[in-house]
This record gives sequence, structure tokens and C-alpha cells, in this order.
Amino acid sequence: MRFLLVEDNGELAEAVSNRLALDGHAVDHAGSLAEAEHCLAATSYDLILLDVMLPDGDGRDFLARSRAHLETPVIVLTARARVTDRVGALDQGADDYITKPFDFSELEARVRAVLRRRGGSARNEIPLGEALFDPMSGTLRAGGESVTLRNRETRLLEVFARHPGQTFSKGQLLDRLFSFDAEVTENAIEVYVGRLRRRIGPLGLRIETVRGLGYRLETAPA
Amino acid sequence: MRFLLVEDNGELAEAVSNRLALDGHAVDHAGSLAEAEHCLAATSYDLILLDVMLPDGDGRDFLARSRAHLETPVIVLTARARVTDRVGALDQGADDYITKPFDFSELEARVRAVLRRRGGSARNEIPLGEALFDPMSGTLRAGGESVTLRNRETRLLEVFARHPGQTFSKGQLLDRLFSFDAEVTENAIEVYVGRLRRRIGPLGLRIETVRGLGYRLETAPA
DNA sequence: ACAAAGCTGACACGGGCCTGACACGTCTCG
DNA sequence: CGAGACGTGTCAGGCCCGTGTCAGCTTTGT
Repeated sequence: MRFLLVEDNGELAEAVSNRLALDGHAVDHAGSLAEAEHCLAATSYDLILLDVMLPDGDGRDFLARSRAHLETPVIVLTARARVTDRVGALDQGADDYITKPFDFSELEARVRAVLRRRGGSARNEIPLGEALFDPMSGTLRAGGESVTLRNRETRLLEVFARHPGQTFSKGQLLDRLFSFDAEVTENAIEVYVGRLRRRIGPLGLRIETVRGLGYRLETAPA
Repeated sequence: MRFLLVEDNGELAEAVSNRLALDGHAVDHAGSLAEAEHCLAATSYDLILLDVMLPDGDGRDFLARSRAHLETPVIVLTARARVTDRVGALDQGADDYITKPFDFSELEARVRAVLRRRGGSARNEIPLGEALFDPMSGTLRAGGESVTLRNRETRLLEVFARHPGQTFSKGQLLDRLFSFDAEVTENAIEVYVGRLRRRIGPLGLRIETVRGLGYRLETAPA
């Protein structure tokens, strides 16, 4: 998928680009509305991430102008959390909004949600061994059993579920779960792996420890 | 279903279109009576939403003229809440009226009501577990018990009832329940969920809190 | 055996959620 | 027209849950 990121904060833009690139998306970066227009004229995108505060105007005005002749879904990035801002954005054609500062996992989740909504498929549950995992609601079902995970646990399991068999280091998991300026210890990962293990164990899922390297999700019994 | 919206306020028209599109309707927009005539000549519609204040005349006159040779149901949008206005509209052939500013949920409800009335089907009650919910009258019956909900509570329950099992965030509920320019706190949703819980609890219905995500209606006991 | 790496029970904190109370506007009667 | 009833949205305070850290323990590799 090809995204256009319209954001004047270079550092944040860099971080978002890198993150979305990890999921296999190509991200073009525009620092202003003028640049954005230029990019949109040059090629077509699957998704636009649009900041509202830009050096040469308000992103929402741009959105209102472009919406008529623009099919591409748009997610608005806003620093303000006021209701009027949000409603205004949605009315002017945004598909979703997210308030800064946001965690990367949050951004990824919304990107997927918007793409899926546009794509038309109702919901996507990921098969995990005998179980079915719904990363949107954070539920895991197997047989008659059903478990509801907490937010962070859901994001953690999602990383493993979307990259079957892959081993992730604690550093990688940390980068994927938290926003780029969050100061969190690697120990937190250990804690969450532990909590997640306790939850998904009864459903036949295991997280293997690869000493010195990281963790790996095992769907089949050893 | 294909609707014709006759409304000269572009922003409002856009918002209404988007909202009704979410329910799977196609909405054509006319900014004046002349445009409306043109659209009506070109194709046929299942419902007309008609503003009364238009740049080239009064919508009610238009309605009176057209009624004779127009089968299509009409909902009149009026800014004035005076009783005489309403009565006048209904006399001249409107199927319903709604006063601006209106909430989207209200509009949706009236649209459904008019379509159903025209369609001939008597009333549609939604089964909710052991209970029957009538979103028009806002009554909920189960066994011998019967509860009458207030307006907002009815709209809220309706959202859940029409999307079984789905989880709605407070933001989503806010967008669905209130008009696009209303400045309402998300706390209002919490309050209404609380009030609704107290009402429907005795009838065996529960609203689950999904912390950090939103709310979900549970029809079966845990 | 002894570091280093990983695990986990306990805890403090922050924020999301809930609720009683209130203020405001509207409608309905007398 | 005035008084009361009702529906609605806000606010403040309190509760409770998710979260991240720490300290001490266990496991693993050499």
C-alpha cells in the first residue's frame, strides 16, 4: 500500500514513516499542503495521513476542498482533542482521526481499520492455531472458550499474529508497542509476555522464549 | 434507496449526505427548487428531504404544487419550530417534518419510519434477548414487564439493537446520537449508558463496558 | 558455580469510568 | 401567564482497573 503523510514535524514524520514501512507500506512525505497537492497530482495513494496544523494552511480546509474529487480514505492527525474539531473533521470527509501524541500501535490499528472499512470486508479475524483472534475487539476464541485481552496485551499478540513464526527482540516489541518518545523499560515487555502467556495458555497458544534473542509465538503444541 | 435532498446550506447538505450514505442510501443534492425540479424529471426517488427556506422560493409551495403528481414521500426540514409551520407542512402533503437543528439519529429514525410506513409493513420490533424493542415508541417489553424509554435512551439503544454484538466507542456514539455541530462531552454518553442500564437491567439486558474501546450490548446473561 | 537473562508477585500511579446532584430549557397544565 | 414536571447535558468527586516499575527469585549457558 502507498500512503501520503502530510506533516510538518520532520521528526514525527520520520518516525511514522519508518513504522509504517515495517508493515510493508510505502510512505511519501509532504511537509506542506502545497507539497501534498503536488504528490496527489503525481500519483495515487491508498491512504492519506493529514495533520491539521500546517505551515501553509489548515489541513481540514484542504480536506474539504479535496473531498469532492478524492476517493482516498483520510485519517486526520490532530493535536486538539476538542469535540468540535473531531466532528468537523469527520463531517468534512475524514474517515478517522487520531489525537497527538499517539502510540504507533494505535495508529497502525486505525490505519488497518480504515483500509478494511474501505475494502468492504466486515471483520478480519486471524486464525491462531485452534483459536480465532480479533485484534479490533481484543477477543480470542477457541472452542467454547472466549477470552478478552487488555489493550496492551492485544497489541502484543497482534504483532505476533501478523508475523507468524517470527522472533521479536524485546527492543523491537518495545518500538512496536509504544510511541517513539515513550520511556519504557524492556522489563515491561517481559511483564506483558508473562501476562499474555497466562491468558492464552488455556487456549493452546504458547510464547517461546529464545534466550538472548526475544520471543516467538507457537501455535501448535510442542 | 435513492434520496433527493433539497437544501441550500452546503455544509449541512454534505453532512446529511454522508450520514445517510452510511446507512447505504444514495443521496442526490439539489441546492434550489429549480435544481430539484431538474432532478425529479431526470430520475425517480424513494424519499425527498425538503428544506422550506430556499433561494428561489418556499419549499412548501413547491410541495403543494408537486403533491398532486408525486407519490414520493417527503420529509420537510424546517428551521422554525412553530406549530403552524408544522401543521401547514403536513397539510400540504409532507409525510413528516423535522426542525433544525436536528440530531442525526432523529433524522435517521424519521427516515426509517416514513419508508416503513410507505412500504406498508405495520411496525418492526427488534428482538433483544427475551425482550422486544420498538424504536419508534421507545418501549421495551419482556414477559409482563414493560418499560418506556426517553428519547435519547431510545436512540442509544437503537444503535446497539441495529448492530448486534458490535462495540461502539464513545466517539462513535456521540457522532451517531448528536447533530454535527453539537458540542457535547463524551461524558454525556457515559451518563446515558448509565441511565439506560438502570432501565433495561430488570429486563435481562446488559451493556458491557470494554475499557478503552467503548460499549457493547449483551442480550444473553453472562 | 556464577553471572546474565528472564520471570513474577506486589505496588503506586494515572486515567477511564460511574454516579449523584444541579442548572437549564421546554412543555403542560391550571 | 406562572408553577410544576420532565428531559437533557454538565460537573465534581470517587471508585476501580490497566499499566509500568521494582525487587527478589528462578532459569540458563558456560
